[in-house]
Amino acid sequence: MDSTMEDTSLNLNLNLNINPQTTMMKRQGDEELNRMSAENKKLTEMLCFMHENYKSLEGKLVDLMQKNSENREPKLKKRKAEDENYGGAITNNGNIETCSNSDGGRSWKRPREIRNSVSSFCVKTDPSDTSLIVRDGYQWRKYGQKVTRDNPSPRAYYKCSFAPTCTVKKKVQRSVDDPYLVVAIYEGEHNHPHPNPPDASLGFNQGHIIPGSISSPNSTICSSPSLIMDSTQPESCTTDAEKPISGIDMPAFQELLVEKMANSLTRNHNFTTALAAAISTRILDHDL
DNA sequence: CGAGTTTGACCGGCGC
DNA sequence: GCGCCGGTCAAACTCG
Repeated sequence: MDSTMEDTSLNLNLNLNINPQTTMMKRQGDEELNRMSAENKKLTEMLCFMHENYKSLEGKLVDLMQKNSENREPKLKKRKAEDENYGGAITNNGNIETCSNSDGGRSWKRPREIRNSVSSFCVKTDPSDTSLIVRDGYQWRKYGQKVTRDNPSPRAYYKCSFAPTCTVKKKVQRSVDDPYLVVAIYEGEHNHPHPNPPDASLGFNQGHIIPGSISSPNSTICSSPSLIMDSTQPESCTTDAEKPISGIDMPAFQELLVEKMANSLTRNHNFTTALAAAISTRILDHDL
């Protein structure tokens, strides 16, 4: 590597001695570098500004959600167990409770309210697509469909059929607020390897997977389109107010943001050309 | 013919 | 206790 660099600078030096226009090129390179530095500074400022905006909006949203939950307290009492789980306040610690034999009907089959791990995804799809299929690479078997009260679009119920012992379930329903969004709620964790990982570049459904933590299936908060993020909420005893908003992991979010920016910059031909020119100028500078 | 889907019925939790 | 509602079951059906 070092020897290659030396060779390059040697060649550039030779060119410098031969080409009388090099000084002009150097000046142009410097100008380009300065321009790029200024642009970089501007972008950094914009990023800071956006981050500040995001922070303030996040605060406002938390306030709003707290107010809403206070206002709707009587309603939230209904379906208590469900709301606790969907709201992220999962206190189940993953323990499977045995059901009482004294219960009649089908209760011997499976305890109803087992949700040791709940996560959700928003998938951007065509509103005309009524299939409610979220391609996440796993194998699912549909066992039911139901129209719920607060959403005119039906909710589909799936069980993982890849392994007979796998008890993971998912519910898929189109968002009532945004017909372009399909909300997939996963319950439980797979006890088998991923059979067929999805193409992350396409998203699960050739759409955009948007992370969303939920307080109810129909109030999914989505952000940062095109980002693929696992919003799995581990066992937690925190309340909604204490939880980080939308289940977004900030370091991971920033990492993804940097990755995105790096990707778009490397794809930009003008940028790479300018960068190459700037670097070669610097090397020239150094050798002089 | 087997695997997956559809759909009406049923069950249990919860609020009133 | 009753009614509403979400979740699940299972027979019938579809499809490859």
